Amino acid sequence: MEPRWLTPDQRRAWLRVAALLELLPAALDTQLQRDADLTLAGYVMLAMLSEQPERSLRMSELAARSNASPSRASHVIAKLEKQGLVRRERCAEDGRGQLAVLTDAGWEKVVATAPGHVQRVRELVVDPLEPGQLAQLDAIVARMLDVLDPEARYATTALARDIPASQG
Amino acid sequence: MEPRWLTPDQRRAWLRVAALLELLPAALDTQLQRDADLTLAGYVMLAMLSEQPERSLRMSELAARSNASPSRASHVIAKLEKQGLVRRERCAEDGRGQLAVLTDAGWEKVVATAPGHVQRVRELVVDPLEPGQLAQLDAIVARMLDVLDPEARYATTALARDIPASQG
DNA sequence: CAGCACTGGTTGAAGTCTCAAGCAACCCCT
DNA sequence: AGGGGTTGCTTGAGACTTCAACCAGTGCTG
Repeated sequence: MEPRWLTPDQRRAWLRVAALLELLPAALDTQLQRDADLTLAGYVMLAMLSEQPERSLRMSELAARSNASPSRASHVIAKLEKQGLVRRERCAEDGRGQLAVLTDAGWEKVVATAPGHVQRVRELVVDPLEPGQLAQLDAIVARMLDVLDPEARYATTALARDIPASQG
Repeated sequence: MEPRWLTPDQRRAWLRVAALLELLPAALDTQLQRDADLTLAGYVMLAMLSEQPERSLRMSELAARSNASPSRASHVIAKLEKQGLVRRERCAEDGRGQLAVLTDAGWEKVVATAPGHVQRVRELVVDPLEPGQLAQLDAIVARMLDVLDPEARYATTALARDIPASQG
């Protein structure tokens, strides 16, 4: 069976997206590493915790919102715990569960780090676009996520839930 | 100074993009790992080589087209060489340079693997979009890449070179 | 209650990527 | 010709991620 290749337009768009997939996370990682000694994954988890009223989340929920596997979440939180930014508690309702809790130091870290991170996101993602393009992007990516994560196991679910806030 | 946070719309779009940044590479990696015992990075490099008339590229050029650092390219090619898919030659015009050359086995690997990979890209990126959205995506990502890679050191250059595009 | 499957989370080893250092060939200048 | 700086690439160590066990607690079934 003859495989269906991409048309030149499709190919060009895909190559650009592929470049974005490498360069954008790398750029954000670099900024966080330099300014806050944090991994992008580590920062994201701290940020997710900081948005909760109790500043805590179940490991599984944290993993989902960070688009990470349970294993990755476990390793990342272990490192943040060693840095004193997070601590773990056994979960009351379910003895198997663990609660990742932001420490005061962790909260301070987020407060200190978030502006620089948001600034970089703005520079790289928001500001380059013309009015209207952000909404286009949102719609396009939403469609891709429908296929990538049809069960909405990952961050998508957090969107539906949290949107009212302007930033936690 | 009061930091400028993201508006709810901006935040929603960004969270979706962040999810895409994790899930899309992971999905492609999974497919390649399962069907071809290849890393996404490894496959990309093989594919780049396969598109050259001589089936070879300078390491630096290969790294650029794969959006990888020189170091990463070196490690990945080292592994592909161990697998017999690529070999290295000293470069004739410049004694410091190395040429990564696709072996026959490497060529066969690409031929066998490409259809399944392209199929997956199609499923995840091309097919979910409505007519017109692909062009929008291309334009949007192009703007981001202008900021991420202003010198056009990475894959962008390959686009300008290989594709007489319909878009500025 | 015992048995059994499943869920939530962790662990360690193996693989991948990054970072800084290093080596060799090239270039330029005298 | 012969330094000194630069470029092209590699290397090894350390950090991060993945994968496949694994353990403990839960919940269902009988």
